[in-house]
Amino acid sequence: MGKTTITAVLKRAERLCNERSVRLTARRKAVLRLLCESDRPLGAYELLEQMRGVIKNPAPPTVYRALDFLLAQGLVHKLESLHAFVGCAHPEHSHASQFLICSDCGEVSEVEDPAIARSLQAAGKAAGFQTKRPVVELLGTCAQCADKQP
Amino acid sequence: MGKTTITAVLKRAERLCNERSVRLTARRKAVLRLLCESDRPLGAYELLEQMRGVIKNPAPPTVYRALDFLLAQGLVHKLESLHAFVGCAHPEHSHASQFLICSDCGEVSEVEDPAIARSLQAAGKAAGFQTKRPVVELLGTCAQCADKQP
DNA sequence: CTTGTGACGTTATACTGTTGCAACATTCGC
DNA sequence: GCGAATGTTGCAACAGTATAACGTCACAAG
Repeated sequence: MGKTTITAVLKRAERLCNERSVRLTARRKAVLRLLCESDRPLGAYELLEQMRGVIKNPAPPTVYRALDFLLAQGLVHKLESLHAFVGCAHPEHSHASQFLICSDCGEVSEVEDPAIARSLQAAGKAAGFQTKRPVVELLGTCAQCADKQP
Repeated sequence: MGKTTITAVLKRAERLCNERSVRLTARRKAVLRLLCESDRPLGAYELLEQMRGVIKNPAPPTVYRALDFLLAQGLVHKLESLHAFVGCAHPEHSHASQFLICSDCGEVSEVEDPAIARSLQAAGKAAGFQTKRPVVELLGTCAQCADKQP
């Protein structure tokens, strides 16, 4: 995420949390910032390592609690297939995003495809199923890596 | 899975492995059978426990290796959001299935919705992305549980 | 025969995530 | 202000998930 984008996202996060009357504390903000600054998903223990530079003596619950909060507020996403987390670039929208995950370079791009959302919703409805959290992660090869290895 | 279905699935698994010249050994078959017999997804360590009744002294690698094999052959699926595994009811088809996972009762149903597959494929293509393994898991409430709690 | 390959045993360890309790802070009603 | 209720954090231990490393064995190809 670009530097200006990061500050924008953090500002938006603050505003959202104010509106919702929940507290974006220093620890939580630090985790969000670290995720935004990273160009790839970070595991909880990677975050933990990087937190050492920010707060004094972080333990696993420190980062997991912050992540729980940020997930609940839709400010970050969890990539189930990687056991890792990414900052959400557009936290205002719905929570129906999908992820393209390149197994070669580790690049992850978040997309919000209405056609996918529609088809998922239709399938759920057909089965009488109420979807609370859709997990859609496409593992494969991104365009750049596909070019490199023909 | 019903009893007759299980034997059918196991037979098909044997045939498939023969065709592919890979070996469906006793351990692998045992894991596949346990997964098919279960009415819900099983974690690796649950499988490990149940393996004690089948082979002598199973260790984690025993079950993980069997699972790796079965996954590679498309005979079982991994549910990333649950860290659990299920037997595949129709291993002949494509590997583009989706899962409806009820958070209340734990029931999981596997569906193969062509509309979803198409929309995923289209989204990947638009981004120049080659999907190798799609992970689509809808977490929510199944019809029965929704009825119980209005 | 011997050599290569795949399957398996065994031990240990790494990685991921949670529980439980005490201390502290913040908010809100009074 | 004061106190209770609620939410946040520190801390220690632990539970659950997955892999590494290395040796052995069986079997089939050369």
